[in-house]
Amino acid sequence: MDEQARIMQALGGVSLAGHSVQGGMGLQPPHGHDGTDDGRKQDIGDILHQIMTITDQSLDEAQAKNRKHGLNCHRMKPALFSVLCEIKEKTGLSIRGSQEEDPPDPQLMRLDNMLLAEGVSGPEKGGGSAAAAAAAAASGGASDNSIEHSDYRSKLTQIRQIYHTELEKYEQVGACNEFTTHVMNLLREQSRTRPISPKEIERMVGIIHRKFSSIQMQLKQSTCEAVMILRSRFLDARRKRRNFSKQATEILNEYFYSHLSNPYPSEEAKEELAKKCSITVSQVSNWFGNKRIRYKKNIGKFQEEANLYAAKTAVTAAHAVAAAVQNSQTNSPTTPNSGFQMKDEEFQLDSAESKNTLLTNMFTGSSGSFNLPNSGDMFLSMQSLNGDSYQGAQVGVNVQSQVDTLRHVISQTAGYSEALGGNTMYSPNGLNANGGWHDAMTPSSVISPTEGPGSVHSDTSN
DNA sequence: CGCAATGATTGTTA
DNA sequence: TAACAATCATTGCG
Repeated sequence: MDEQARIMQALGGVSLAGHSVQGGMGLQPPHGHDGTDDGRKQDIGDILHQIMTITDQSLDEAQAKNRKHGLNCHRMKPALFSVLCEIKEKTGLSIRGSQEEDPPDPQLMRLDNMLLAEGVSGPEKGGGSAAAAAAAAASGGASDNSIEHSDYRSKLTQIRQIYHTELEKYEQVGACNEFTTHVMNLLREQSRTRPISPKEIERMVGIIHRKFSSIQMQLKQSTCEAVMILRSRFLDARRKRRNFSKQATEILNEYFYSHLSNPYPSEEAKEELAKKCSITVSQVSNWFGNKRIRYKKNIGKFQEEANLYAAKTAVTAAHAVAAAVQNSQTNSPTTPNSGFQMKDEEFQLDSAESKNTLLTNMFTGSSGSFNLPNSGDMFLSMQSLNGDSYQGAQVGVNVQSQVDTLRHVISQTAGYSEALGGNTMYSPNGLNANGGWHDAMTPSSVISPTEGPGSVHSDTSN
């Protein structure tokens, strides 16, 4: 087989190249014998050469030309051709009729829509990236993680470019038309020698177009797949988890610990928190879900944090109260320990970090029991020890704890240091023995931790 | 690099 | 259907 192919190729080479010796040599044995043999071989090569020349050229150009000419000039030719065409048409139609219909193709439409939505097939640059950003935002991705977005966009642009360059090849202006005209020319050429009706040419063009559009569809499909993979890789929030900003965590924690008895923010509260933290509502829900479960699992671990945030809210509240007091009663100038004077610049929420730790130390320092891995029961019993100030603590414990903190802060500010018992415990007062929170006792409609402290609880601390 | 923290997802439950 | 519980996957720190 191999040998034969080589021979054929060699012969072809002879015919095409005219007088290539290669062909002759190809038939020779690998190693020539003697001079006498050589002459004979040469003759054979010549003969072969002549034969090939005759078949390929002489016959084609002379003989065939004559015949063709004869046929073309035959008076019956047009009639014969038309009849043949008609027959062909009929059989062709019956054969191809089934696959003739050209549906709108919902698949293609879907792909187009998808590509448009992903910003791949849309208008250039601006629109594309905007659409990509929109798609990214719509996919549930948190928000403005510019780094991964730019990464995503650059990858998307790559896909986009490949898609467009590929598409251009097959688009109307490109190879499709070129190929079509080529085929049409070929067919027209052939129509002189064999019966080809214009309709048939038309149909052929249709077939070509369909082929090209199917290629286009494949291109679109694979582009869609690429985009999908890209999206799943880059926009899967789980893969690209980002920690919330410190501020956001602060806000969430403040809410959590100031509503510790019932840490279930309402829908509105969630929305508000989401807005404040510039995260989504579902992220807020996630956060609270995680927080609740993790807090409950290991209360001891969170105790310090609880104290810190309780103190923080207390500071905030105290600030508000102090401001109110200062505004209403301009007397009572400087209290003995003016280090905790409620000055605006000193108790600015964010810059109060050192103050907060100070307060925390104040609270935690006096009793090491804060860091005990206590259970909810423990806290409840401790709470009961406090006596009257927690009597009937059925009302929103969150508010109460806050007020309580506030009271302590104020009393300390005023120089009273008697109240540092276990009652500054910022414990899951609402946590029942089962480890679950009580039923919502306070409507968690309050969003900011600076809820009016004075209006809630009236007790007699001093 | 190991590990704890943490945001998200998934499956279950009331 | 929201909350819970378990788990995954990533981040960030020592």
